[in-house]
Amino acid sequence: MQTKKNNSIFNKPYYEARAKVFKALGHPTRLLFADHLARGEKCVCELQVLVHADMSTVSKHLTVMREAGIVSMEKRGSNVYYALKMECLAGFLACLDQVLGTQA
Amino acid sequence: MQTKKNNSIFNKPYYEARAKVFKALGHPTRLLFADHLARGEKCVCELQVLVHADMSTVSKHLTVMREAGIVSMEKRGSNVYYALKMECLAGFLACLDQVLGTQA
DNA sequence: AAAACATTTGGCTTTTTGGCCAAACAACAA
DNA sequence: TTGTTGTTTGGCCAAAAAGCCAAATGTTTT
Repeated sequence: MQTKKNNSIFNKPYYEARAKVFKALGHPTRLLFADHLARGEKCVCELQVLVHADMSTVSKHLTVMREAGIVSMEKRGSNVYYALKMECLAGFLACLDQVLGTQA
Repeated sequence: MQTKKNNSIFNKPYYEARAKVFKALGHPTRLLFADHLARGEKCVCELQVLVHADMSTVSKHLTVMREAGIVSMEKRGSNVYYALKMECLAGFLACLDQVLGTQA
C-alpha cells in the first residue's frame, strides 16, 4: 500500500521526469527502437541494422532511453541487450494512430 | 471501414509523425499544459499564469502542440481557446508513473 | 478614432540535440 | 600475445529548440 503521490502542478521535478520520457520517445529512431524492443530484448547490433546510423549514434540514442528510465540494459558475453520497461507503450501508440489518422 | 494501415518499420513518415507527438509532450511546460487541457479547454492567458513564462513563449509552445496534432484551437472573442484532442493521455501518464515510481 | 487587452510573429542569442569520426574498453578467438 | 568484434566515450560541428524582446494583428471598450 502506497501513500498518496504528489504529482500536482507544483511538483516540478516530477513533470521533468515525465517529460524526459516523452523526449526520449520523441525521435524517429528511438521510437522505432522502442517499438522493436516492445517485442523482446535486442542487442545493440540488432538495433543498428534497423537504422542506417553509426554504431556510436545508436549507442547514444540508447543511453538517452536508459537515462529516461524506459529501457534496461544487460551485458551478456560480448553483447549488450536492451529491453523495454514499459508495457503500456503499445496501447498509447494505437491511440496515437487514431488521433493522427483522423486528421489526415 | 478502412483499409489496413501501413505502420511498419519502413513507413518513415509515420514514425516521424508519431515522434513529433512525443516531442511535443517532451517539455515540462507543454506536458503541464496537456495535463491541464485534459480537464477542459483553456485560453492562452489561463495557461500563461500556470508557468512563469513570457506570453510569446507560451504561444510558441502551443504552436508546437498544435502542429503535432494534439490540440485544437478556437478563437472566441478576443481569446483563443486550446483543447486537447487526445483522450488516452491520462492513462499513459498513469502507466508512466508506475514505471518511474518503481525505480525511485 | 484611440486606447486597452489577448495573442501571434519576427528576430536574435544561448542552449541542447544529433550525428559523425576517432579513440578507448571489454570479451572472445587464434 | 595479437587480433577481432561489439559497445561506449570524447570531441567536434551543424542543426534545431527554447526563451526573451519588440513589433504586428485582431478584438473590444471608450
